[in-house]
Amino acid sequence: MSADDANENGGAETSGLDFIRTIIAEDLASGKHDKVVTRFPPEPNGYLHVGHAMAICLDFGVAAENADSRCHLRFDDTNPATEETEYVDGIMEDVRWLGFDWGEHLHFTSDYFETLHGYAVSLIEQGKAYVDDQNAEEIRANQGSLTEPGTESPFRNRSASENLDLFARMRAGEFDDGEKVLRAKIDMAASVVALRDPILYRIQKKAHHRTGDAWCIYPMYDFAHGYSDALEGITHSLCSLEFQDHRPLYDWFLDQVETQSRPRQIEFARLNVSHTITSKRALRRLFEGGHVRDWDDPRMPTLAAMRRRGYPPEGIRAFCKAVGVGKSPKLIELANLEFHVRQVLNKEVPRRMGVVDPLKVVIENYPEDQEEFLEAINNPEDESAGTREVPFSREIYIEREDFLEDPPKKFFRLAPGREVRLRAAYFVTCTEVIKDGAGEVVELRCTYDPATRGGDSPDGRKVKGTLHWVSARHAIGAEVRDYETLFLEEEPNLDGEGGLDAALNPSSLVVRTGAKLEPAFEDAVPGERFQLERLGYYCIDSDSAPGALVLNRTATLRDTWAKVAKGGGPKGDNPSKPSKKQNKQKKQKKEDG
RNA sequence: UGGGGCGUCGCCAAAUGGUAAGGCAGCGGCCUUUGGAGCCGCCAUUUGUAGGUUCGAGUCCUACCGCCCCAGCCA
Repeated sequence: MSADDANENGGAETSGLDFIRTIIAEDLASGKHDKVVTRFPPEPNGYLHVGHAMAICLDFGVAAENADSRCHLRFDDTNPATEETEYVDGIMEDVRWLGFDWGEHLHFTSDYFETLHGYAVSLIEQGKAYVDDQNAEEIRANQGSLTEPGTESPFRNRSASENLDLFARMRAGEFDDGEKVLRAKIDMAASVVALRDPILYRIQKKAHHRTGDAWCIYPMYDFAHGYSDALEGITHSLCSLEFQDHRPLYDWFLDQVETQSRPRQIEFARLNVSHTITSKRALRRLFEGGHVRDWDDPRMPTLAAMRRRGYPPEGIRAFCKAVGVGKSPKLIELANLEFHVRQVLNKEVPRRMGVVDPLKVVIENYPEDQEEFLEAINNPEDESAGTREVPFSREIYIEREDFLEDPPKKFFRLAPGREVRLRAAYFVTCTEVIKDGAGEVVELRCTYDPATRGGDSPDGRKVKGTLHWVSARHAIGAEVRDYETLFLEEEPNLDGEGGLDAALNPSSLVVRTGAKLEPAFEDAVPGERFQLERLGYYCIDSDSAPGALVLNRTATLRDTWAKVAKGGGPKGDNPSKPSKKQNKQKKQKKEDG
């Protein structure tokens, strides 16, 4: 849809659009704007996470959807105490990886320091800002409370010339950190706390990652943000809900000086995903407490971690799109994110075989010195992915959990006397179980049916189970890292009983050092993604070294057997499985309660 | 007890006064050389609650209830 189309009916076609896109469509239709300019404004003091992904998709998405529009990447770098170039680089990499491009429009709030300073001077000249000598505690004490108004600073009514002089001396470095601040003169009795004479500038004698020692006074967010938006010609300044209270302030600043454009702030609910946390403080605790290995530990909710884990950016974008934009608080189930990740991976990623917990199988009627190459389909979802050759020989590995000596009813895998299919290979029948002194199964003996080469029986004999396998002689050893959620609860409480330790999932990382992979993995490089058939999607980790592959499990496959097995107890039957009718009754009961 | 926001299925979400879309999850079935994928079906007599207006209300009005955010010289 274009703005022109919308104009023809005198209004915008907004059905199905979220509230922000509706506002934008209307602004375009009414002629208030002829293009959309948005910005994504991260502070370079940490890594981007899932929550940011949704803001990025919104900011850049809305620009991409409209003609002549654009989205700026602006680093909101007004606090040298916490900001570093390392984060600037990381954030740029993450945004690019997610699939967005800011073109020429890479900006920094620090680029506007001189202009911003000019606006502050103008406020002082107008009598709308003053230098306050109170210290931090005094300012806090005079701020009032949520229900009581604040009290005015004794320095509130200094003359403009005195304020100008003081502010100049602040800039010149004559005062120490915290000795003086510049405040707006608004209303100490405002019910919106943000309006009670907010601080515009504070003294911080610290080097800034871009401006170095040029400044020792730095602007605060509220003062800097709207002006930066105006300076860049931002039309719609999208931010999260917690800034809603600040909107009157955003507008107030813009009202006080002449700017070349008038941006509008619109707030939306930030995105949260179950079983994870995204606060910078919590992320830092995980990292510094050694609970994760790094900022891009695949269990982290950071984009860097998701990249390392193997999440495709298209999947994350699809997820954000599906979740939508609104103002009601969102806590999205992880399953929803995983669905979109799997959906992309299923279509795009080549299949391979690998055994994560190997059990040796000897095929007794297969000649000792023989080997052959069997053709296997690379991706049943994508014919163009072609086929590959997989070596087969007398000794193979199968997954330990694919064999049970005393199988429950619906267990379609290997058991004594039972015949199964080896994927892309042959039917095999288990003839003997070999155990060690402790009674643990250490090896299986099988026979194969040469007539079933490729996996079909000429006599039409059916087999229920298909197992993945790897030829022992040809196998590549690897380390496989299986991940579960970092936290046990949907909404982890790091400060509850037992603290962080109690909130963490003890099996968030399971390392399998003895995995065996088919030789097609020979040339695999870090970042490459595969599906290990019947197990899940995996990505080659950056910890890999030549001859020492490390695989991250991106996501498991949907596993209906796991559900049956779990729900039905050790024998796999589930007599208490509720019928549809019972389900309905259950639901009814719930509603009544 | 100040101010700002939000309440439609387990989780998201559409519906703009005309008789509750869709996705995820779940459940049943079909199909299957991945217990994957795919396909089919089921899953809100009702929108936080109570009143009211209207021929008609998730949408309008009133009152109440619940949840989130705000008292950094952070953003």
